[in-house]
Amino acid sequence: MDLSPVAEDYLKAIYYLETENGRPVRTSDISEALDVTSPTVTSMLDTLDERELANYTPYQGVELTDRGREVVLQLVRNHRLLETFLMEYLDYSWSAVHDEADRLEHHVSDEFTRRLAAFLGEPATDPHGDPIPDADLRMPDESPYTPLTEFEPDDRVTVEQVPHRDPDVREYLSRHRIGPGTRLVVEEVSPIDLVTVVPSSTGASVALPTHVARRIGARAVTK
Amino acid sequence: MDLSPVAEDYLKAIYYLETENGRPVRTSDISEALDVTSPTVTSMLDTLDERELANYTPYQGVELTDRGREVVLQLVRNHRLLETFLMEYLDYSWSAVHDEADRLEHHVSDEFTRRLAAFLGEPATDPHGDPIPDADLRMPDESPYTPLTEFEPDDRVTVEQVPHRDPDVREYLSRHRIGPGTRLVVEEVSPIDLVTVVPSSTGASVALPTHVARRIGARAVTK
DNA sequence: TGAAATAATTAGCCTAGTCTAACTCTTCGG
DNA sequence: CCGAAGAGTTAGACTAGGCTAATTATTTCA
Repeated sequence: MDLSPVAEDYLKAIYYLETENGRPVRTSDISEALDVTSPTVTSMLDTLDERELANYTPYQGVELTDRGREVVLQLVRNHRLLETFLMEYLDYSWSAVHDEADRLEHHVSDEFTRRLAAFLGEPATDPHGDPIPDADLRMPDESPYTPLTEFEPDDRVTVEQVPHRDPDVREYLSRHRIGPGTRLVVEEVSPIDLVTVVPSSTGASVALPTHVARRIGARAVTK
Repeated sequence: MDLSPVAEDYLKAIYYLETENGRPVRTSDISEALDVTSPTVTSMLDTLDERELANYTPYQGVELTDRGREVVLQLVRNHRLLETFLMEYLDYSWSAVHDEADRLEHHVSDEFTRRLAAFLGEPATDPHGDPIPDADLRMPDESPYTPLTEFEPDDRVTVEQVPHRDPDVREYLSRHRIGPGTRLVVEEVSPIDLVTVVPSSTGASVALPTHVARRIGARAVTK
């Protein structure tokens, strides 16, 4: 194996694009996600295909092989355990952990991750509410949280899961005091791609585009 | 700044060679320490000189600038705090921490290190007994331990500081159960570059070449 | 002190990962 | 169903960090 952090980032990008977009991953998707030009992507896809980490058909798209998916799941495990440690023991804020974990995930050994998991008590989810793959890289069952888009006006909920990989989304939510544990009331779920909510801590109405609200997981407060 | 891990490793090597060998650091010293060929060293020395991290005079040798030394002290701080964390919280053995810390030291942010130091209680030394530079990169006073070579036969001592950067030395000491906290009796300090000691845990005599014994720091047990 | 031995540098090549410019598929609209 | 438009690939160049082979400094010692 012995993969460069750069190659690992391409595999991660393919992994997330596969699940998020639901369609074959195209060169331009990756080039946009990683902010590199498309010829650069093409040449890396050749490499990943050769190493049997991805199946790449020129002009047609790319998908991960089982081996490629394994590499990504180990990275996801590293990342989410690191985030848990950073928040619980080093007092990082939920919006600050991502960048640190994104760098370190490539450099910790499997041994480190095993020991860190034991130290943290083998957690099944990270502080953003995302599931942590176990030592055999099995992803726990889908999170039991409900997307914010599924609630009705006046529902009172607790936020359990927040999207945080996009720095702009992260900054916006953080600025409006929406994070794991936030209590809020759903104000409106509009068909024009907008959800408005009122965090109880601020009382100020916050507008969320549907693509963001859909990725906020919450639990109804049975008041 | 924004230095590659590779460039950082060259700076570290120069730092240690400066203090250990006491003479101007030569190309071949570095090439041996890092296991690269000498032309490779020459070209990196050009780069470091250009970046004002080292003063390099062709054919004459190289020494760190203040900026170069600062970079190294930050790495040393990262390294020793990481080792402390790995041993105290993740149950790594003293002989196993080095490699993990050596990789991670290049990738943790200053913010991470600040927070880790706070979490660990701002320790002044690491578990090998080596001093940890403070947040302003000042190295604490020299360690108060006495080199094993300064003791006399029959002296009873506790080991406080062990050399651990060389894997062979590390393996040897570890195999003979000599580590931080080990109690032992000095058997002989021979003029032919040999010190023999008897750890009380095993009772078996262990021979140490002077260059190793000189770097083992110990404290007399006032029995 | 001068030649041999040793150390260091220069020259030139390689790979990974990046870019721009130019060319070639695919796809979609008329 | 064919020709732009747009997406993707190929060609060729660049940088960092390696290497080997050849050349040049320095040092040592007879």
